Amino acid sequence: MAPSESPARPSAPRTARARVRAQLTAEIVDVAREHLASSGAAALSLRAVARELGMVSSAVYRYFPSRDDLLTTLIVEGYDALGEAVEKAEAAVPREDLRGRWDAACLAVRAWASERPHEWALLYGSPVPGYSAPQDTITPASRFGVLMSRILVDGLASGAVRPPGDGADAALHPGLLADLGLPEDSGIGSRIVLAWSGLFGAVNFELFGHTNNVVDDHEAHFRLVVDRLASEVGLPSAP
Amino acid sequence: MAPSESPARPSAPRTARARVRAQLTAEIVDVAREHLASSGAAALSLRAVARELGMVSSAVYRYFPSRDDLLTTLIVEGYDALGEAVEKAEAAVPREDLRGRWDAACLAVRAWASERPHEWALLYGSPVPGYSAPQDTITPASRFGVLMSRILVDGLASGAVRPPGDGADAALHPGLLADLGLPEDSGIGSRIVLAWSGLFGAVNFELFGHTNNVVDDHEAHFRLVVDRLASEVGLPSAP
DNA sequence: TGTACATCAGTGAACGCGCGTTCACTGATGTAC
DNA sequence: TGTACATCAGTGAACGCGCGTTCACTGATGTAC
Repeated sequence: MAPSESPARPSAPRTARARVRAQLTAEIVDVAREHLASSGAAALSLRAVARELGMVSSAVYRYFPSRDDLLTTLIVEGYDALGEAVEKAEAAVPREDLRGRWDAACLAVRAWASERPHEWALLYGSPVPGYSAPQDTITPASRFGVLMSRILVDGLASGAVRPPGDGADAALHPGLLADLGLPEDSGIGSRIVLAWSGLFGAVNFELFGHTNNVVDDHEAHFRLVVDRLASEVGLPSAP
Repeated sequence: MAPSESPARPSAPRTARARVRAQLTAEIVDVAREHLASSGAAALSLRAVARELGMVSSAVYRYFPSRDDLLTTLIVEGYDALGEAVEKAEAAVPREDLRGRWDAACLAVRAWASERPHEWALLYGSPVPGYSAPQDTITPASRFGVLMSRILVDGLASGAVRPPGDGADAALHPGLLADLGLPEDSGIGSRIVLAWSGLFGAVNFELFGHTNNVVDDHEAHFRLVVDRLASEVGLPSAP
């Protein structure tokens, strides 16, 4: 996240200069996010951001070595913001209400995306041309999958969820199940990935307009998707 | 599809000039598609296309009134090419093998997308900024959904498929079920939409890299997705 | 506590680029009589 | 069949735009002794 090669930034900057720097860095990111929200990633320009902040375009290079670094920061912060919104919504539901936790998480995804369609598109739309995601984005990007897994780990522990028991998990990345605390080769890992892509696919379709003239009540339809995906991973289906 | 406001183009152009015009129009689209394939939609430039064809940039305006019109043509032809590939694959399976038809159609989607990731991204990735899809794209875009529906209409007719029987279809666009030949309020329409967005979401996730470090054997995982979605719409699940 | 030096933020000009689109024009092709 | 006129394709120059990035420089802030 830190743009320059300066040593790991201390949480509370000591000098006045460092404080100003941290704040201005944040301001640049904020303005960039606003531009992103109104015009999309392809149109995001360092010069426009600088202009809005009343500084000359070259000054931004004191904070971000290139446009791509600024984009990376936006992506990382985007994943984190989405993850946080979802985790917060899920945390508000009693632990034993697995299906409630699932619903809360899924609905939070859609709500977050609807409020910031361009930011969502930056994360889950077409890859930005010429830009390749660095390592920094991996962990924040996985927060949703991790959360889904936690719900199911709880369900398996309490016996509320029974794993499918086929060998479908063989297609998954080795080590993934262990990292998530899921049983090996139970088939549940694949179901989670399926639910993840299915859920995000439904959000994509709605946001990008593919369900125009197909779905009228988007929220009701999304609730059905959430219900069907819940049943797919072994959570109780609630009509 | 016809770029200019000329009267509905006859299938076989009469004059030499008209023949040359039709061919050059097609060449422009072909080159544009190649550029799209290598650099993505945002980087598609009229000037670059003209350069490659050895003509001056302004000459392209004899064929397409603007860059957006060229994009529209690419989108429409993209939907049509995808639809055709899928329909062809599905048509090769005996009519009574519903699950085989389903699999063929789904796998054809993934195959088509893998071969032309940028073209896929143009259709199903982030909307192109500043571009809004005109009416012309609606029909070609719906070909896949129509095909899915036909399989299920056949299944319902033969009794091989039993509709879910809940009221989920109330969320759909009025008239849609009738257009597709599906029964009203049986819940099957919603399942088809769900399967459609779920399938395309899975392709998106794979192509856009979200399943890196998550899925290793992408084809096997995709087959699972196809199987689970089949079962969701009431087709037999085949391990 | 005061001075000398090093670090850093921001400036302003410039480089070099490519883009979409318009316009007046030339020369070739097609059409009507 | 031949001529007169209209249509059309392609040219070349131009308009006006914005972009990312580099660089030498000034002046302010921080640091070491």
